[in-house]
Amino acid sequence: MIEQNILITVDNVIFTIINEKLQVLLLQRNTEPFKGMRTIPGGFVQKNETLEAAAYKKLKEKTSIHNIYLEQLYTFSDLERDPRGRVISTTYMALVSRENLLLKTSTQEEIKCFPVRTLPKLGFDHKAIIEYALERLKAKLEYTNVAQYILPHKFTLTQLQKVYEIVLEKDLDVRNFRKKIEKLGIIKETGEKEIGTQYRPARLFEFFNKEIEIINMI
Amino acid sequence: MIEQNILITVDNVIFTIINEKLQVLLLQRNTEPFKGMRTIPGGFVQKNETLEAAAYKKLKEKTSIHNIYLEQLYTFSDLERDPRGRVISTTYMALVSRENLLLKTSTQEEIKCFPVRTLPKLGFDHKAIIEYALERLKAKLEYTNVAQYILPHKFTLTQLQKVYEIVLEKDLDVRNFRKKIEKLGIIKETGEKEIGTQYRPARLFEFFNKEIEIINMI
DNA sequence: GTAATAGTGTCTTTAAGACACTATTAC
DNA sequence: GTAATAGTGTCTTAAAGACACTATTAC
Repeated sequence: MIEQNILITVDNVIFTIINEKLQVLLLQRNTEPFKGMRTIPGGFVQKNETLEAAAYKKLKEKTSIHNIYLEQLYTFSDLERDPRGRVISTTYMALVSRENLLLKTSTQEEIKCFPVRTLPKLGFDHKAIIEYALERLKAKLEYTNVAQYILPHKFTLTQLQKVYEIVLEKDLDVRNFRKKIEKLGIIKETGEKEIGTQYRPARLFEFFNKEIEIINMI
Repeated sequence: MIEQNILITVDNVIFTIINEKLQVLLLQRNTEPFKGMRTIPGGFVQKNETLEAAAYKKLKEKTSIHNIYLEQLYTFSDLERDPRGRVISTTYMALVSRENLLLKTSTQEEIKCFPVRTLPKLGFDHKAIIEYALERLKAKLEYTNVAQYILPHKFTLTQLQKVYEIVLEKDLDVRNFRKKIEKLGIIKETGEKEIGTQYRPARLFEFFNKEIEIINMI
């Protein structure tokens, strides 16, 4: 066959909510190009693995992630996107609850989450990739049950509403939100309540279905 | 850098409506593998072109296409998808009106449109790619003004409604459809009417905006 | 009892859906 | 006038949105 000399990578935009903010996991580069800047985790695809398998592998190299949602976003192919040569990148969005995102400490690279609305300086075209991912996340929250992957397995109605308010950057009416969720019939009471709260503990709920469903949520 | 030996192609799912059916442009393969089967048009990406540029180039190799809509769909990377070696493919969906789709005659390969609901035997994973594209098209019709790219520049309300009925495979109420479209304010009368019809000629409309807008259409 | 969040219902407005007849044109 | 498609309005039903107070708990 032909000689093409194009390299392919995968890059992961990993979203979670920490301190009531939507955050993205970033590494600090300690080599050129873009030394000192931050990047999303990624790397080259091996010849004997699918893009999705490569994306999972890269996730696990930097984090210990359980119960994660992963979805392909877009393949970026600008000629100048990597100064080292012709590299196209297929990007993935990962959603994970704070509890399930355990950063591996590394002497090599600093790994840290940053609020997506106040990102530090990013290498390559990773700013554009994160912006693309954010748009996808907002859309998916509106028409699927994917919010469950940003929440703990058992969550309160307030927590669920907060996911929407934080990601969509708009306040929702408590009564209307709960009325809508109840009518959708996608979550059930666990019978348990929060513990260790300072004030009245809320009921804990869980989703009926872990599969992604197309539902008009908002 | 590294030696990867993965090749990258683009493949285009080109949709149009002919004879009140949603159709896809297919080529007949005259070499192995999948000799005699049909495939969607595509080919290898050059080192100095983006994926999108490659997709446009492949479109123009087989057709003369004006006023086309092109959108990246998904990157397919199964290990066994091409028996000749490791090839990943970034796929695109193209929408074009029948008037603007002019097939180039070729002695090499037969080029023909087939109804998407009764496809012939397809090579590679192209059946899965077309199915993916069809789902995307249905979704985009519902929440954008992209239908205009399947229509002539000037079209009747009946033609617009037919695009929806044919792609979504469901009948719509004439009055409710027109009420909705009117309220959206996305099209305007041209002042012209159909000519050469056997019966009462309908008014011709055009879209205000050629850019893709997010609108709840249906 | 105080502080703080959890939890609940009604009314209004807007959008969606069901439904059938008249208008215009070519022939 | 006939054949065929174009074009139009009302009523009903469902969903979305605005809005404020009581309940429960830890301390």
